[in-house]
Amino acid sequence: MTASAAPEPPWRSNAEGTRRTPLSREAIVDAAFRILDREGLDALSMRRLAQQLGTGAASLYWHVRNKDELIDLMLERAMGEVPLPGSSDPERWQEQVKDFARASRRVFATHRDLARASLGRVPFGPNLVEIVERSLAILKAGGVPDHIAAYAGDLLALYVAAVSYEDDVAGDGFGGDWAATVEGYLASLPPDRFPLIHALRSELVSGDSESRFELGLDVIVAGLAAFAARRSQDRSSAGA
Amino acid sequence: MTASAAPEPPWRSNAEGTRRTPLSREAIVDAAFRILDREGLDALSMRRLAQQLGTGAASLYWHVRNKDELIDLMLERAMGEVPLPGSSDPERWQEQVKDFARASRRVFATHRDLARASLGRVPFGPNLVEIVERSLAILKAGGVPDHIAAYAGDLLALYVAAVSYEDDVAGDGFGGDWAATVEGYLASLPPDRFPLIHALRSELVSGDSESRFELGLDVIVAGLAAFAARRSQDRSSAGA
DNA sequence: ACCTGAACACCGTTCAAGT
DNA sequence: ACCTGAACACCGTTCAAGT
Repeated sequence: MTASAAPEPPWRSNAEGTRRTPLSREAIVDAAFRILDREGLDALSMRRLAQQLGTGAASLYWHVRNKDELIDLMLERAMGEVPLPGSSDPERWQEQVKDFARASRRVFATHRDLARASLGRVPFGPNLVEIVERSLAILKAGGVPDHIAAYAGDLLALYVAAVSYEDDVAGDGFGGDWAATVEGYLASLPPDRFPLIHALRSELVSGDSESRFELGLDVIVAGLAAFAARRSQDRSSAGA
Repeated sequence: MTASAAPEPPWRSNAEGTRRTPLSREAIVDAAFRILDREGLDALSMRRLAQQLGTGAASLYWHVRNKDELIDLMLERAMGEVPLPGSSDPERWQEQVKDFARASRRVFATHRDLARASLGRVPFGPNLVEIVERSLAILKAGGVPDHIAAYAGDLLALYVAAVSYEDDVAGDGFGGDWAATVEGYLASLPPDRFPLIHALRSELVSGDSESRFELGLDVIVAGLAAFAARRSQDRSSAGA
């Protein structure tokens, strides 16, 4: 049952403290993801990463300018994991936008804390550029005006990253009892001063992150659709 | 012209290294904001903060559980700086929602890096609760259905914080040349493979953060309005 | 009750030196 | 060209001891 003759799988090639592969950007990013995915962003230090690769931290700096650049590299690689949406279909553009946002969220979900690392960065590189091109095609096919379409990608990326961030953090601290704790606090407020909070108390806190994510997606896409509709109205009234 | 007889303004009462005030949560949060506003989140360490207050880091831990709680306290105080919207006016609800988002963004702008510190936290406390109650009133007056209204606050808060985060980061690194650098990269892409990026190249990058913020606000509020319209349609067709 | 110094177990990055 | 050990200047938090 042992397979001592078979080669080690590549993702195990850098067992703690034993380095077989020579250092390279690729190998460093590989190892960084192994730490990130399993232990989260706080565990990802240059020293810990070096240890994982069987070296000292200083060695990493030959291949990578600093930790900031390392995270940019990780982000660029993760962008490559987002499946590109198929060819754009004007009839289904809203669903295509949503599917794409869902796929992005899935990538964030598989790399713990990646969303936190991504916020405030715009990792414009080969992979992101591909994504942007396809997204613009979908939005234009849907009739979203240019200046809105150009910003819609930012808006959706912001939304997906922020929600994913919250998902990561929710997993960390308070278990599932956080919602109950907050709802308890809301329930304790004087109903005469906070009537709406009281009435909507459970809706304010309830719902898995999945359905809350979908709600926001609904709102954003409805907003984009409103602009698309306005444009097509302008068109028909202008006769062009 | 000197005013040596006048008392020191409270915000200067803790000059570096000289402590007049006894330690307290309030004084600690005061000092923390002085560091944050001037030097940003990376400069805000427990040791640096203690030094600002003329003590050692260990002393802070009598008043504050840890750095995490300190940031929660800072956030709660900042929420108190957001001016509450006036009484809700059904005719102007969309503008009221936007004004409120703008006011929140202004608070983030005055406290450097506060947005970064806020992400992933829901600082439910006395000040936030006040804000939530008023926001719900505006949204309900506008006819936004309950389950959407309950999530809309989250969505808007997420958006404002994420944009403010980007504003903070943009101020840090690359000056104003970042947009030009990215646009140059986009321009260098093969036009046949990336026709839309080429066509929208300048729109993708251009615009001050102000007008980009307004665009996203337009989209989100239009989305909320779409749900409000749907509900009023349901109403009139149901005759209730 | 409140504050302190010293210690523990970490960080990112640099730099002279090695091969 | 690539890697290394040691050092610099930091972190958050704890803990026994002081007043």
